[in-house]
Amino acid sequence: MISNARILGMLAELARLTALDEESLQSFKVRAYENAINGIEGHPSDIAGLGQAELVKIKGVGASIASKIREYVETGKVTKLEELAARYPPRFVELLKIPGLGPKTLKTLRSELGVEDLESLKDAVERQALRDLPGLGKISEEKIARSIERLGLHGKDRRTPIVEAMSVAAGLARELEGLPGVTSATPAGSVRRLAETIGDIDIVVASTDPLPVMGAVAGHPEVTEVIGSGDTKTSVLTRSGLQVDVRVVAPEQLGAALVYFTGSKAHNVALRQRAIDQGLLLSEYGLFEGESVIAAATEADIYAALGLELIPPPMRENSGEIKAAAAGDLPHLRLEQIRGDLHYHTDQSGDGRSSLEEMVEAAASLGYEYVAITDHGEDLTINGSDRTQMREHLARIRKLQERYPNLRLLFGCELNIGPSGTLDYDPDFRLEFDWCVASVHSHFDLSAEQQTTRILRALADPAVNAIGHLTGRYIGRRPGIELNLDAVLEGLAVSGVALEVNGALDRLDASAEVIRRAVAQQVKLVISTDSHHTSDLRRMAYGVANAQRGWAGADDVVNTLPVDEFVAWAGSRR
DNA sequence: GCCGTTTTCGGCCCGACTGTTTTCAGTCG
Repeated sequence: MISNARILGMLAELARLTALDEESLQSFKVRAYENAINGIEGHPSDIAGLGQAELVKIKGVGASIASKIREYVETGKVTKLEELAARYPPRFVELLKIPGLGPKTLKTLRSELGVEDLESLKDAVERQALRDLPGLGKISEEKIARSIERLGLHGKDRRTPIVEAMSVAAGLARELEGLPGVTSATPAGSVRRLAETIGDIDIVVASTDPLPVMGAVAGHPEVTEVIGSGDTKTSVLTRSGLQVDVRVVAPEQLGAALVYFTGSKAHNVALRQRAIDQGLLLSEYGLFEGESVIAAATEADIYAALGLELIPPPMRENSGEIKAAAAGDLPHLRLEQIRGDLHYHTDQSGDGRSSLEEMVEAAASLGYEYVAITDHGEDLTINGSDRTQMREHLARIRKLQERYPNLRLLFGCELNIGPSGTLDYDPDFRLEFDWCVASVHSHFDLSAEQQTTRILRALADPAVNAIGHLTGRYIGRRPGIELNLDAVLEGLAVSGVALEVNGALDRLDASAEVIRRAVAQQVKLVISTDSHHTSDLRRMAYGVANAQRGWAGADDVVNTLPVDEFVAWAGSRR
């Protein structure tokens, strides 16, 4: 069976080559392919098995694209794509990735200078042949030379894991907020949507005085190059190679600017189309009817004026959220609804860095009703605790409980799932815990079949309440384990074991895509921080955002339950 | 190439910045 990912790859290639052929990245045909990609990405199951009639029901897929998909599934290739590929070989196409080079310029370079690949482009640049072409000049030539030098062929698709981008974005936003005239500075774009990887950082600044902001950004010590700087917008490259775009808007237009710069692009296009359908115009400056402003100050105003509920940023991917918001069918989940943290280490674990007392105090200060203290079990020999140590740990927890009448302390454990699905301790000892999360920490390279069996065996144990960080991935560093996801979700749904939404930004595991499928199959979720230090507790906001991104509502999330209901649920399998 | 509580044909989001020009094309988001 051909995966959706491969079909999406085929369509993306078709879009790229068509853009070259039509000399425009936004020709109608190119956008049609992109719309089809968007529609298929939102499709919950494999589409290789669908016939022509079913395919055209997918939003953005018409007769022509549907038959290309059928051709691809049946023969492994697409005639139209083969024809285009013959005219635009991969070594030529990849030049599109160089910043500053678009389809028009590339076509000119090819016809006028015989540029066919990176080699011949470098050669032409060295000969200073670009500066004499129509529409180009010395400056353009030098810019292209710098782009090649600095980023080579990875310029436009260079992606940064969100954990890195988030800290840069939040840090810079804080600094800009301190400038005179600035009322707010907010990271927008894919950082705000909590995408797993980030192309560049967008920061929206509300200020009555743009100039000092432009100056502060261009002159920032972390900045190595100013890509562009105008009256209200400055783009720079940081030392770590991240591109940062800062845009200043008037405070009364902040809502419109946030909508626009948060995106996604596909969401914006759909939103603007909705505005047009209502006889309005939406831009980053506001929602207008003719000359008059209908809404601009807050995002809620804009969405309301378009007849929509406020859509949380993580859901803004044009995957059905506008339709749901219009019908009042959006799932609702807010950080304030979370009543407890259920994956949570102290220095009882070898890798924990805060004491039991510090961790419990931190949870209490957040107003939680319950926490599960889940230090590692004995199978993780370096980080874990044996039976005796765990019983002593329990005694300390019960003692500490006396000081916290309004915070229920659950004696928990993060069990290690061995390569064949075995767990720490013995069945009776495991049942002494109030709460167990079971997770994979090693043997990441077994087959999908072995991994699936492993997880299914673990979740069959009556002590297990949740499966922690399902795939074990670290975004951008380590891929997750291979799984038969349908089988695992089925196992979770049947057993009543919850799927953890891990709020650690370098994990975001389960992924939003997995969460959305889990929600559709009525799998219960727990949102947890996997904290190893008191400062990690704030990750709950990321966990909630990722759950939103996976269309989870409060009803799907077990740790929105009041303490008594939660404890009853946790004990129900034992 | 797709789509339709204005349309089965005629539309398809909107604007900043740059470098090239002297009113605009290309790129990018």
